[in-house]
Amino acid sequence: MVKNFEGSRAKEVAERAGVSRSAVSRAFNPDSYLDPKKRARILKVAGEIGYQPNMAARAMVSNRSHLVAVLLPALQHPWESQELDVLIGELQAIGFATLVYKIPTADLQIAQVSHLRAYNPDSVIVYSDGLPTEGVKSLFNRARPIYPVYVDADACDLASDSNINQGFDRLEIDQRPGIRRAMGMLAGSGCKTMVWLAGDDSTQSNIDRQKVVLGYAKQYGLSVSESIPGDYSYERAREEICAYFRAHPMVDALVAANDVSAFGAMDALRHDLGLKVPEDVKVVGFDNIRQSNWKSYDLTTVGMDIHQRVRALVRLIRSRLKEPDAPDLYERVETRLIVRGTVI
Amino acid sequence: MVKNFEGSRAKEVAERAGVSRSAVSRAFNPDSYLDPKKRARILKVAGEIGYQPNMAARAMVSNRSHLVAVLLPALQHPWESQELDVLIGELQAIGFATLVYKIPTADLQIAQVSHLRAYNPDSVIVYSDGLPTEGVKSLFNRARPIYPVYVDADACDLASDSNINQGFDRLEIDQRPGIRRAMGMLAGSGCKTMVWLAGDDSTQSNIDRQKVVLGYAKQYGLSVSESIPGDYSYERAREEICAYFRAHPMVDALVAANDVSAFGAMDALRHDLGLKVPEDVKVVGFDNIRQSNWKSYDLTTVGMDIHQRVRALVRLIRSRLKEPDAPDLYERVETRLIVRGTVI
DNA sequence: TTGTATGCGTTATCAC
DNA sequence: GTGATAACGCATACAA
Repeated sequence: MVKNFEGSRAKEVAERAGVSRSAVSRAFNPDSYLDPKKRARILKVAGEIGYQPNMAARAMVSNRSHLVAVLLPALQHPWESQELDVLIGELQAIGFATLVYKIPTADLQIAQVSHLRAYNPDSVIVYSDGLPTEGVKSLFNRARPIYPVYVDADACDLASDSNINQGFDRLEIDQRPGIRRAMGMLAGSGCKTMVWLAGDDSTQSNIDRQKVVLGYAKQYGLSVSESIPGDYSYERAREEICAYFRAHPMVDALVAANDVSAFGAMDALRHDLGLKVPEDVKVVGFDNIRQSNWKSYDLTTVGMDIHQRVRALVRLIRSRLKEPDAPDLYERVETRLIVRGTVI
Repeated sequence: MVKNFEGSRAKEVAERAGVSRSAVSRAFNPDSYLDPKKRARILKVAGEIGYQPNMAARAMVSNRSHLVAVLLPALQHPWESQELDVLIGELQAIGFATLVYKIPTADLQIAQVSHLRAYNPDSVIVYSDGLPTEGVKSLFNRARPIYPVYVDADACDLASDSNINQGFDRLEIDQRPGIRRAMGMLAGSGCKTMVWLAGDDSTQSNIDRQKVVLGYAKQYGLSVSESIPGDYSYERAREEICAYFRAHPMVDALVAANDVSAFGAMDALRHDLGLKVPEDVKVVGFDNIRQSNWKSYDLTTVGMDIHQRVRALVRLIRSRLKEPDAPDLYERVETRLIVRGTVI
């Protein structure tokens, strides 16, 4: 048989502590009955010889892997990595390990990541946008995926809507407060003509942001001609803005689908086109990544409280594990406007 | 007994394909003997009913978890997240899942992450700096940790040195080529007085970078007075540079321990102190993160080929798994200078 | 409250 | 090349 690996000594703890192996097991499961003094002794012995219950064995018998999978389009994007940073910290604090998978938005090859299924995670958070729902579900045995989704109606509408019981739990993001304030601010500082720099148009997040932005822009009397295509990247934003502003010099407000493309736009305006931000053109982004606070950009942006988001996600995970058969769960968070130097 | 979870159907595949369960197992292990036609039939059936061998069971008996753990000080740092992005992609392409743990540099509470041990990863990459070696080792049963380390001597020196057989494998980074070129370039463009903006001084990477930078600076005739304290962060860099340059206006070259603090320094110089970069002060950073290419910074920096690094790490992982008892392994990569607009 | 016995799903061993 | 069978380390139902 395969040689025992050095770290597995369930019965060694039992022998040293003078108890049965089941007592050792119980010592590590807070819900089990065990004499507190005996538990303390066992844990002490375990600590001394560095014993930890093997997670694979534990997962097999209890059907709990203590693994949370996170599906991201790309880890190097500042927003994703900044949320993941907080999320991983919270999860490991409550005893979960995080399995990170990179699944580029547009071209998920389910087969390429099918082994994710083999790890049987307790929960999954899907940041990758534009993935086929059924494809994602086929990646998991028990875990019900959690999706961040944008909503632009009230909670009561949703609850009575087709949105319930789609087979996944949701972190619902109400974008309206932040966007409304942004549009109001642009209009209030005298902007007349606004343009929307889009994100990847295969993503729902781009569609939803655009819809709400254009709606409030109209409401505040901003003239919006057309949308500039983009893909959330700095490089594409810079190129597109160069081309667009050479043809449309009268635009005096720009709203970008994320902060990174707002930076690309600002660099195009300032360094390629010789325009001043915010004097000539005011700029608003989305996400409130840390870089938005860097003085060279100092970007006004629509963002969320990342800790609030993560706490909501963790609540969703724990609730779902407690009640695997409950109907779709959801938590709601709101955006707000973080005012910095790009709208005066 | 615990209810079987829906996705575990080892024998179901066997029955449908008309073979034994051993055959199913062999079908999924390329090294096992099995009639190719039979294997194909089994894999086809498995695909149809969405069967994947359960990793927990597999790990228990084969002592291979197909898990790679990565220990990072913080995920939101651009450099870490950009390398992790590539690393995760490569690992999942060869059938490994990545377990990401956040372990802040200075204050590892081993107890807080001791459950990492329970997952029994096949390999571990330690980016967190300044962690006690013994503490890290105690987190793993079989895996031998891989550390990125800086070297400033030749390979032959190292091999005969005490560096061998310390119980961990190494990605050795020779910083000299990039740093030498950077110092040569600063001296060549007429700089006289250079200053070093340090990173977190509890980290080995800061100590090593500083040593090599100051060595080459001296060699190229640059006058280096003292070091400015820092912690790799934008905010601290900006503060410290403001204070320092108000007291030392004659400095005409600045080398920062990483790109992010170089950005903080540049913003201090330009926006707080009214100096011009590169006309008044030339700036060099470390890491070559994507943000260094953003036009507002356009930073000259000492970096590495991230794909080359990741390939080397993957080679280390695979070699170690093939020969668990081999002496310390190492791979070597070099830095180079990426010249952009901050040194003319 | 505690110990004993069983089974989780897979791979490795050993006969065939 | 193939199938039966014994582990792997643990949690739990059940008996005590």
